[in-house]
Amino acid sequence: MKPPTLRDVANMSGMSLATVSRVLSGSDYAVSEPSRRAVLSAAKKLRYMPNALGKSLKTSSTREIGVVIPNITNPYYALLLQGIQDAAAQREYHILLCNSNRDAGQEARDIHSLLAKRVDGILLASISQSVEAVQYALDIGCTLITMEQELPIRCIHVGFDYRAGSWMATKHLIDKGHRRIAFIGAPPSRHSRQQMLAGYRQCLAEHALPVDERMIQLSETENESQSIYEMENGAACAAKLLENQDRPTAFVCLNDMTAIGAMRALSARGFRVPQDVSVIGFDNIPFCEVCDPPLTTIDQHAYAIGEMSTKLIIERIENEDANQCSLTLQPTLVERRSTSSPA
Amino acid sequence: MKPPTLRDVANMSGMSLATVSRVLSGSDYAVSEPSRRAVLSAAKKLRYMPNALGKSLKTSSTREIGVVIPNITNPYYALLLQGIQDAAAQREYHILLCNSNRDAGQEARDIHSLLAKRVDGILLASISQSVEAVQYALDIGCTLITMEQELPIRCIHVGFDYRAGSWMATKHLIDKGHRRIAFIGAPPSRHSRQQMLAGYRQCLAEHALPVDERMIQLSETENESQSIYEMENGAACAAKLLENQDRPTAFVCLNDMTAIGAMRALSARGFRVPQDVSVIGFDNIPFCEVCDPPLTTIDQHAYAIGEMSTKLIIERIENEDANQCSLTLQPTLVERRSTSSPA
DNA sequence: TTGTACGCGTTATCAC
DNA sequence: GTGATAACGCGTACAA
Repeated sequence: MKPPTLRDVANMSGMSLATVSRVLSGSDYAVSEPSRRAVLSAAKKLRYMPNALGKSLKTSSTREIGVVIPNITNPYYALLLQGIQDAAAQREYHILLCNSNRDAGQEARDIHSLLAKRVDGILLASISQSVEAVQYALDIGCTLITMEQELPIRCIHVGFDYRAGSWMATKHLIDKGHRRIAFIGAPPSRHSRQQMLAGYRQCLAEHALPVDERMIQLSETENESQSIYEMENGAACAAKLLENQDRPTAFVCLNDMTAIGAMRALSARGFRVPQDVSVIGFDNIPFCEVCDPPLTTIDQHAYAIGEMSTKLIIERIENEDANQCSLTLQPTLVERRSTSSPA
Repeated sequence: MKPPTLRDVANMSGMSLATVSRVLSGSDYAVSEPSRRAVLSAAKKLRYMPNALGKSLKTSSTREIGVVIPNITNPYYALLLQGIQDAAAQREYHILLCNSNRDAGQEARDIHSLLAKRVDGILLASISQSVEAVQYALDIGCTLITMEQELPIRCIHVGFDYRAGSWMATKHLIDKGHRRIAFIGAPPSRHSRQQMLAGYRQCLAEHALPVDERMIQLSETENESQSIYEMENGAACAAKLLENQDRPTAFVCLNDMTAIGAMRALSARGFRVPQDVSVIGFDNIPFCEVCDPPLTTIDQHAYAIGEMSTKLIIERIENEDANQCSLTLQPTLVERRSTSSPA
């Protein structure tokens, strides 16, 4: 019933615990061929499987990486996690997954649990700006990398240039010939959103286009970052913009779901995308290529962020004094069919 | 640098290891109030955090549940995982996540890793029919529950009644007055798909409708269960069906992405959904309420499956001889706007 | 080349 | 009420 231990293998093979361990743990310690075979055969017979707890306790290494993200249901985080998983699996690390559910308290508790489990490292996509738990992790020598959202603390960070992203989106529309370009979003409560708004403004300014504040439509309330709410918000904001006297000919959207909502509102009112109004999203979730029309968007490289973060943290775990640096991924424009020149 | 241990707390507080453990592990063993306070204050000062490895080694309980699923990027599994997470968090269990990437070998390796880590239980959404690894897990006394796909082995299982699901979908269309109802899908290589086809056939038969084999369109090749392929397949199958002399007035689809692809093909050819052709999906992924028109579908209760499996496995872990049973969730029809009576 | 013995951090059993 | 001490399963320094 209970899994066999090293001792069981030792007894069965007639070898000592030490010898058995040396063979089975893949140590390069010299063991005679007959002994080795005896051990191996006994192990196989017993279907021996090393107990990672004992091993970890001894070596203080778990080959586990703790991951804290707000919500796997969000396709952005699903992609991020996929990147993490793939990179981790390749190096034979395992993932201890925590879902903060956008709750700062839960996030802090998760970090503590992970530390208690002595994970080798923590990958954190934080939704709070509170640093306590993170600081503690760093203090006791746990390597921790923040992804996406940056924290006011000295710590390796793999981020994304939101400002450049919305700048690029705006530029794309300007290049197509648009002049009345609206921005649809949510309150600038997060740093990333402030950056996006800034990038939009900057790009207009650089092209000597006036920033009309009525062209900036943000939801009053924080939407729950649930697809359905984001979409409804996109629709609502678009609807308002269409009431304007000189309505915009193009929308820059906070994210893809918002853009899809906007497109829905547009077509419901008889506007065609992109002939009448161009729409550009932000994220590049898998659904973009599948909506109608396929959505032009800014790729946030969620998968790459997960992948790079993981490679970075493993590097750091295995080589304490590798020189490490934060990095910021740059956006990419993915042009599909929701944008074109204005009529 | 290294986290403090029980011994550190003992030294600082002047108490013995035993006493410290009794206080800090929340044992109900009697400890005098002064001692308790001394321990607590020392622990706080040192920011003591119990080492779960030591604890687990001693108690042979990790409060970890291993989860093996094919692919988190798939919204169905994302939802399943969310259900698992929520239920686990509520009971303070943690999730060790493995992504089999639809690779049977990887799946077996994952199970072995999880066993080595001495997880308290394993939740498996298998893609293979190979039983070896699962059998081993069961042999050494690890509680394991299979979700979705059933395995040829005696083992607790939380499943879904696929046959009833497609029966229900077909019935819905018949009730609306449809008589020429097509089925769009993929090869019946998996048990669930065979069941779906059977449900469709059975329902037609029960209503004295002939089963026209030309009305059953399956992709020749196994599509990779990637959204984009499923959608293309849906579109391709729909296109073929529309060439028929007496084309169908309604489609039952293998899953939601296939249905969306079918709708796309329909509208590209000038057919309106649902006025000209009704379409019903299967899964109820979040995107259904967001497509155009919102997709009528069969809810597979992915979240509930995850949630129930987790509750079940925790029950089993904590109460060895609780009497346990497998269970099969029943489908629910979610009527939106992609189905109506034929013209 | 092999074996003995200790320690990783914890809980639990037994004396006192 | 408290404190030694023996496990849990493993790796490894040291002795043989």
